[in-house]
Amino acid sequence: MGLKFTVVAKDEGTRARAGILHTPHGDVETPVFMPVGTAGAVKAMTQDQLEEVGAQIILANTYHLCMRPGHERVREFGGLHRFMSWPHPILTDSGGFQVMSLKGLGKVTEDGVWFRSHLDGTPHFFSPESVMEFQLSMGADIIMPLDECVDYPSSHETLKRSVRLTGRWAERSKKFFVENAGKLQGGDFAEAGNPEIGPSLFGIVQGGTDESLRRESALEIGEIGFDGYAIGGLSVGEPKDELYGVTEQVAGMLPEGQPRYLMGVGTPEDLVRCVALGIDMFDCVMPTRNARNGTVFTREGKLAIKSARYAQDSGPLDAECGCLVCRRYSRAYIRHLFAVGEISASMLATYHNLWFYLDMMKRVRQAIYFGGFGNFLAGFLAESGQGSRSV
RNA sequence: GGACAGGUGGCCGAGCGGUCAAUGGCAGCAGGCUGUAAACCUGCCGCUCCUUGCGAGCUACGGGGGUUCGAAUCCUCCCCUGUCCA
Repeated sequence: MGLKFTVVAKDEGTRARAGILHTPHGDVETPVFMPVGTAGAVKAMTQDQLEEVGAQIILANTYHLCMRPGHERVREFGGLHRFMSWPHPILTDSGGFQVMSLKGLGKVTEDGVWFRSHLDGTPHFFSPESVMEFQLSMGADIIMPLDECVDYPSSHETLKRSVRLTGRWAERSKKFFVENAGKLQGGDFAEAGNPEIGPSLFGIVQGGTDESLRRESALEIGEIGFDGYAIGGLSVGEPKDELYGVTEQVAGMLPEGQPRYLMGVGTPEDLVRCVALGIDMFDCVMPTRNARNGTVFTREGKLAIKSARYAQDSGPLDAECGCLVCRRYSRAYIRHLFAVGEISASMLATYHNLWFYLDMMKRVRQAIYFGGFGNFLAGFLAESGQGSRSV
């Protein structure tokens, strides 16, 4: 298996740690936030801009890439990195989240998931094995097994069934990966930065907010053995204390020496709090989607930039932000761009939000390196007004 | 000067006797977005009041007058706009 993970610093007062994730396409400093580029594109951003804002690794999605342009085409092109001209690490998600988000179009069976394409209605079958093959052939650095992500709230029976199914699928995924990774490997690994490292496979813990099912899932997934461990099925509508509680519980059960990935989370506050619980990796559509919808993140909380109260505001989105958008453009102008429907509104807001997230994670890492994470956490929560105040 | 067609809430535009404070769309305002079917979605959008309710009152479908139990809707005169003919 691929990936190596080196823990380089641990916080004394919390479970936070800083480390380095060694992947074929380079090293990633953790804790890390991974911008979401579902269809092989972080919406409203160019790859140059992703590098500018400090993205180390991005996420893409198996289901969406299989719909368009198709994993075969990506493979023929030389892999996803070459296709999208992104030479840095890529993690691909399996499509497990689409089991939930596209549930009206999907049908889960023991063998896998049938999806009717959300684009043209054609049926597509995803099995644990085929999902491994698709991700390997596209040349992703970190791949995820097919899992079943369920809604909140779900009944105990539903959760139990999804945990057990996800466990059986994890077993199949691991087996297939071990037996076939070498021969199915696509992409441009030969010319990647760390050619000696192969792709890696993470396991996904499910179980909703049920403590006993989470324990069962964590034990089972850990027993199978993966390069890293993800906590799935959270931030699907559960209360915050459940999010933090489950994260704390599961993170505490996962191996110390391997990366922990909290899937789909979250707000700036969620990230900082969950770093304190021992999480190393995050992804979330929030900074990019909210940006396009007119919400920007600042050190003082969320800001609805479309609001009339910024029509004459000559200040930057965030007074303390060093990003190019904040150095050049006013709130009034960006609000105007939203008002007139300019595409640059989405671009500038996305650039700022990703900068904000990635800069925050950089400061988190610094704090862990230099022993000030406890203070950072306290200061962050005080400053952000629990992360939800509007300014 | 004549013949048609029209004048509806900030704008466009339905309605053509009661269930109309009046469908839609746009603009405006507010809110929501957590492994992206999302540059999306939801709510509000005449005025006032309150026990915030399929609430009450007021004002409103160019203007005046009329028919009718009841008119944005029918009649009549006037004003205005567009197209065509002189």
